[in-house]
Amino acid sequence: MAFAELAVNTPVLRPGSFSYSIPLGLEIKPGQAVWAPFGPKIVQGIVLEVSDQPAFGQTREICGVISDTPLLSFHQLNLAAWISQTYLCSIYEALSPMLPPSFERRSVAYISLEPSPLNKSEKPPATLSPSLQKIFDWLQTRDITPQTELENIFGKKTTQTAILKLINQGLINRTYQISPVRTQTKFEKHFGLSEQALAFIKDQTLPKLSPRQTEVFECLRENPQGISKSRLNLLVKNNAAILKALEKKELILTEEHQVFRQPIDYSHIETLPHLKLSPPQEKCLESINRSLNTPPEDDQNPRTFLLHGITGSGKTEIYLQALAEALRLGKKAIVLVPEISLTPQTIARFAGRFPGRVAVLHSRLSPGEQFDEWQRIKNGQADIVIGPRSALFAPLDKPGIIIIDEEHEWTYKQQNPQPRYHTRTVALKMTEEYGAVLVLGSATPDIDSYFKAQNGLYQLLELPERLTPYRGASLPKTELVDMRTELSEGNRSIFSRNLHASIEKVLAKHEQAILFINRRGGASFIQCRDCGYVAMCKSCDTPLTYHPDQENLVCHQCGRHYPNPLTCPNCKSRRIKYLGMGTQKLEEETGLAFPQAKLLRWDSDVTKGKDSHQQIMDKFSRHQADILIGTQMVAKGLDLPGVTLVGVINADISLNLPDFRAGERTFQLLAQVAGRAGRGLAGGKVVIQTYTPENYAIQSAVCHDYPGFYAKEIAYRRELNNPPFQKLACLVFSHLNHDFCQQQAILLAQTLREKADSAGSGTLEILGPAPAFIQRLRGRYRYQIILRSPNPANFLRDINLGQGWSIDIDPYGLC
DNA sequence: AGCACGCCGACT
DNA sequence: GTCGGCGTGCTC
Repeated sequence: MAFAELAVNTPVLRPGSFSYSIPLGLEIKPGQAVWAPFGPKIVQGIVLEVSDQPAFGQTREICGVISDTPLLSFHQLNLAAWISQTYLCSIYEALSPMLPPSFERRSVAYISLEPSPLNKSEKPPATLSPSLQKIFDWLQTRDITPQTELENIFGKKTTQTAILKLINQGLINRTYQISPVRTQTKFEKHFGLSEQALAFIKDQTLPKLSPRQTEVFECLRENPQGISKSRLNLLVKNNAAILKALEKKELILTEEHQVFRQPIDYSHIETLPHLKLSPPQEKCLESINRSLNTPPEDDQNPRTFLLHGITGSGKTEIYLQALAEALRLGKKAIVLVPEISLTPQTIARFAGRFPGRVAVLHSRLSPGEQFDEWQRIKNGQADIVIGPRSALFAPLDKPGIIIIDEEHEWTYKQQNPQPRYHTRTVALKMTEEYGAVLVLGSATPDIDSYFKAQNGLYQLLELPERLTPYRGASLPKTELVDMRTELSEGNRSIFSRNLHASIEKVLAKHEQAILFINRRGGASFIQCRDCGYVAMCKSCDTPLTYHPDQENLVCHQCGRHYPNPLTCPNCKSRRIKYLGMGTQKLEEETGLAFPQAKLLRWDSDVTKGKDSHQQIMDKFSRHQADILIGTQMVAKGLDLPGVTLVGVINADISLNLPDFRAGERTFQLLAQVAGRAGRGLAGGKVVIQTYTPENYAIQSAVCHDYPGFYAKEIAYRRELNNPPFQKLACLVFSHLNHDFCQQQAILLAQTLREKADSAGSGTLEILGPAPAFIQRLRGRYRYQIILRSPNPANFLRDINLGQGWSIDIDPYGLC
């Protein structure tokens, strides 16, 4: 008898696996996906291990296989175990990003009437309460109903209790069905000549064909390996009847061939040779290539590189040539970019250098494209995978090089759901495991990365110069405006006199400007002038943001919409004031101040579509607008030579957040924004408006001084025991009841402190409990406890947190 | 996620 | 006394 340890797709609060017996005659290998019974349902499971001894006494049998061959390699299973240990999540959660797109299928509950007539006569409906009767009556009009449909009609809670009662009374049945397959392999008809036809040709005994039949026949003859239906349609229109006739004469063979839905459209992509490297680029590439050519066990140097080069210094070309070297050595590669830069442009640059060898994986592709790209990678048909953080888990067989572009970007840290991993951390683990090379590139490296480079854990590669395709372009001049002075000198506008004049100048010269603000929407909150009422989200206790284009109020935490009140709901006053500033409000104000300018707004509200980023960029680079107004998005990786002015409306917004990385974030943001200007002929200028011009992050950003910023920041981190000197873990408890929530947090903090004392964990700090930064979300109150120690995960690993707790190891941003 | 079980306060 | 709501623990 054989047994299998499974990771099952169910939200279990347990890191371990579940034991099942393998039915006779079924061959099961680690990494394979199977169906397994779990409680009343059937769930998906991944085989972790096969043995002849179960780890648990009473095993149930595996129902059957989902895939005949393993979906995950031995390495991937190991990596998943490591992720589960490091980030304290279940094994299934840890391996879920490695599974093929559209893999997940769940047991869905269906309700049907109990068929036995006995029950109907024995149980008079009169004994049912009115709400039960209502649901029971409704069910009698139907054969079988999905439970979710009932929940939608009668409400979730009501339905669930009613169903339970009706089942207990034997009036209804609940059965589970597995949701249907969402994406399948796509096939297309493929035509070729039959053996008989070939014989006829050889013997010259071809039967007489009509002119159109001859046309099709000749097409097939010219394509000895056959021709797909879609291609034949292009060559011969309306060919259905002709094909049928030829088929009847047994002259053609029809086969079903798999076609891969391809997101990269090579017809528009130019194949390009390598560019000539500058001497500093050459030096960087040499270092990387040296590691690629050295077996890991012989390599004396760290195999992780931090490529520190300012915007426009040619990092991408180094990536491309390092990739070429890796491919030459027969290695495979993963290239990770922030979601925002996954534009067709970026992909074309990689695909154009390595035609046919690149696969893309990201969520904006259709499910079919994602599915096929994953299969192509798994089949070994692609050597380079490019995508956002999740592409790290593409089914490549042992990548030899992993490149993380803009490595400081916060999108590399997964927030929700589990696994809450950091791409850099997992990539580092992978490259160690595979003996691969890791390249981290950034103009403003993460403090942690630079710290490691300074301490010799990474090789630091510097690209000090900006490559300037346009003569005379250099780093832009940056001017700081103290908004306190503006106010005291009577300027109450959102534009300082400097910024106002600069915009006028740009418009007069028909150049372009970008205005940057850190918040989308209109007013950041609306307040009644008479009673001070502020409109809040009912389930998040967060001020609502006014969106003028939809004429309503939106909660930026849960997305809920509210009507825009004309009178104060509290005191009925009509004096409602819109305060604060977002992208939409800025757009409005800019329109008023510069009525002659054409404006374009770029934030997540206008970029829902597949290519919307690209469309906005195209529009702006064709100079169909003079001023681009946006959030972070405008700061990231665009080449816009027409831009000669960048204005930062309020640099302080990100600075004043209660997060130890606020300074780092502000510096990165300002440095990136500043990098946008002056990429073209006319040089450029950046105007930063702030109420705290003396702040070190703002000062360093103005001087384009990364080392200066790093020195200050690392000193603060050391002083306050923050990462990279210690590691953090954030525990959040959320609950509908505020007092209960607080109590639980206090309770756990106590338990943790006791455990820390008894274990003698001298360097472990337990901070809190305190209300989380997001105090209330979707109706649930939230309290947090922060742990700070060299390795908080080790301390937390064997503590059983109850349900309602979530763990974030190495959190980024506010929880 | 479901489901059972046990505890508590609110009713007939 | 019983019912319903809610918290907790279990599912191989």
